[in-house]
Amino acid sequence: MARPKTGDKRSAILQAATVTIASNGLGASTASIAKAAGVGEGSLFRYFADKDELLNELYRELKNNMRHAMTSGFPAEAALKVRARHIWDSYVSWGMDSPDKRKTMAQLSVSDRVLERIRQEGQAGFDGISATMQQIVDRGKLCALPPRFVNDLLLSMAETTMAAMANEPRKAERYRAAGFEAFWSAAAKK
Amino acid sequence: MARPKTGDKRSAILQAATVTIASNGLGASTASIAKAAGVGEGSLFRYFADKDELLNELYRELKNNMRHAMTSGFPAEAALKVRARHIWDSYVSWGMDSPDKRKTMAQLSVSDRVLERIRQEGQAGFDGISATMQQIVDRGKLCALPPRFVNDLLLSMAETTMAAMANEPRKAERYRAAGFEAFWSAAAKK
Amino acid sequence: MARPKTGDKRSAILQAATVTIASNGLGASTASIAKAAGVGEGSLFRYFADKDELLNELYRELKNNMRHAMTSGFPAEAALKVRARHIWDSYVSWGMDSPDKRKTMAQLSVSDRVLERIRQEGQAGFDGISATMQQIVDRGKLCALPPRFVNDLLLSMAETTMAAMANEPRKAERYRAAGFEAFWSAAAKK
Amino acid sequence: MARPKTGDKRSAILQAATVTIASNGLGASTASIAKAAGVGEGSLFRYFADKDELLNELYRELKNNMRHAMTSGFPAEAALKVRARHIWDSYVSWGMDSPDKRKTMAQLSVSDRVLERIRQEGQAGFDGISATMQQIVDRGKLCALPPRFVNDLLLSMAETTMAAMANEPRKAERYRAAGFEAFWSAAAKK
DNA sequence: GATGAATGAGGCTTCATTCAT
DNA sequence: GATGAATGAAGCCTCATTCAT
Repeated sequence: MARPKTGDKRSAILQAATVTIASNGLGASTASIAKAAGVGEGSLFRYFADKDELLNELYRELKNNMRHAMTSGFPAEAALKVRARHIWDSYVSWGMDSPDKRKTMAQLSVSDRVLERIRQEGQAGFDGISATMQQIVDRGKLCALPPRFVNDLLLSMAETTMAAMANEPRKAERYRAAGFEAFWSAAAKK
Repeated sequence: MARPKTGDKRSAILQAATVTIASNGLGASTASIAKAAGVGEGSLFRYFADKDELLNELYRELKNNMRHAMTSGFPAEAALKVRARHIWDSYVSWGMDSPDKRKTMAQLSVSDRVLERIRQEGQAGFDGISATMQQIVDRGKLCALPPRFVNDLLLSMAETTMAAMANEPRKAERYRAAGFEAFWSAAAKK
Repeated sequence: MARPKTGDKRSAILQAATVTIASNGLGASTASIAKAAGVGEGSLFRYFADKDELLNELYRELKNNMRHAMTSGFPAEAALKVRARHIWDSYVSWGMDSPDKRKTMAQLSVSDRVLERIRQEGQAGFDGISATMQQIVDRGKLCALPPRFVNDLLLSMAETTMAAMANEPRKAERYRAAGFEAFWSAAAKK
Repeated sequence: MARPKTGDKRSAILQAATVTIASNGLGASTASIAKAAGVGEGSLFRYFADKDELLNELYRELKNNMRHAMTSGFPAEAALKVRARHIWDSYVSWGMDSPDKRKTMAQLSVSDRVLERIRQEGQAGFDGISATMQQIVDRGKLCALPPRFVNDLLLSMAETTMAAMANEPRKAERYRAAGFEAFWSAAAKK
């Protein structure tokens, strides 16, 4: 029996990629990622066929991670605004707790090296959240529009909020609350 | 592209860079940009010391271009919401009329190759707009926060709106209007 | 390919190497050969110290195989031309029956990774055949030259003949016969 | 005006490739070829898009070179055997005068990296020679077969002859003559 | 001033080989 | 003994930048 492929190494590479890409962009070299992971240059390619596959898997990983952060503890039975606030808070917390993940995710979201197929798979599993979004839309001002739009609006407003939070950490909580209220005003029924 | 008149080479390079980067990302080679500009590979470096300078100048150029689009015809005396709507509309129009500029701007905005100094210079000159933003803040729900935050909120909401417009061109105008109302609800006094 | 019985691994590797090299050239990776043999990547190196040794052993194996095909049933007592024809036919049959062996042999014959020592060992054991060659030389037009030359002439003429046969299968037998007559005319007494 | 692309450099690369491939096979690295040519690694790719293109151009070059050697001074009006002998001699001389060209040509002829299209282009321009081959076929023993076959036969017999000449330089001329007689006996009318 | 030929550093990827299991 | 995970050297190729013309 050969040495088993340690799941650790795969994770180490993905984590190293997150950090390295966060600070150097998608142009970060595979060599630098491997080095950051404490792994030989060639080893990276045992786990990922090529750089594009690494990028796609990283997207999937981060999306999963984000989904977990947002889904766990979701108060499915609570009032609409409470649920919305949970979505907002859990997303912002995820982003602020791991700025590298957030930055890297931002780059991947914009890159055309992430396949459409992977993107769509990434949408799955946000069930409670999607349902909530749908309700916000249905009962809100934007009822004529696809929930996707509201969802994206939330993400981009949260992004802006996080940037402000990162910039002025002392006012972080104020931004977080204000950002949510802005979103809620934008989307919910008058 | 034909060989541009001598004095226009700089402009030709910037324009070619806009197009080329829009479709190939910031990794677009200087050679490909020069070629698209109808200019020799080496000539590019007579106008820009290196690629980073080109990128920074391009940022400045696009920001100027955007400023011009948003500033000209600005109804400085109109009611607040009218002015806000003008800001929104002119920004969205700028982005939808020249998708290459918008895409390239998006890449530059996120890249750390654009110096902070240049970014800040780019803020200048949006006078009427800044004043309007200030008023929106002062008179609105977000009065405790810096106008910069509201400004960024507008930009990111408009960005999301433009993405939706580009995705479903038939509903474009509906998105544009809905996006603005969302922003206005988010920022203005109840 | 299923996992071969333990004792057969060596053979499985050699056979897999024949097939793989025939279609991918000597650059075929050891990993691909191992895989084709249904054997672990590392196992290959338990049977062959390194790739060069594999190549040399493969040369030896194919040469042995070819010798067997040409030697068995050799009509040692028949007339000279009959024996010559048997040499020709058995060589051509060997090559046409197993194109992979022929192609791989062609690559190995030309490669400098096969040691001169191995090449020479490969000559041995063609006893009846060598004797026949000697007679062709002695009694023929080329009597002043070493039998090795005539032997090589036969091989290369047969090679050319096989290429033509492979190219136009319908005329295969015509080529086979014509090729031999050409050789016989070239080498035998007027 | 930029520095003109010196035809010399292209030639230097092709020549270096000839030498390097002759001794290291088609696996010779582009770096080693560039170095042998006294040229930067990257420069090679200004003259040839990739290694395959280099190989194809090299094939063309060598074929042209060979054609020139065989065509110039061709005694178009002479007797058939005289013309055949000229073909034989000029081909053998070409091969013996430049063993590197011969070895490299041999590798290229066998490689599937040389495109069929290039191969066919290479056939062109051997007019006097093709005509002569046709006559040898028409008037000879192999009249039922395509001239291509006789042509290939000549080449392979000459190849074998050259190998012998190279092996025993002192008997070189004897081999050259004997080889031709063998060919003539094989192909011409009794 | 304009050009594009020249280049080496660096990027991605493959591969023969080693060795822990 | 068998395996395949691990690896770094080496291969092909790209590219920003320099500089001869």
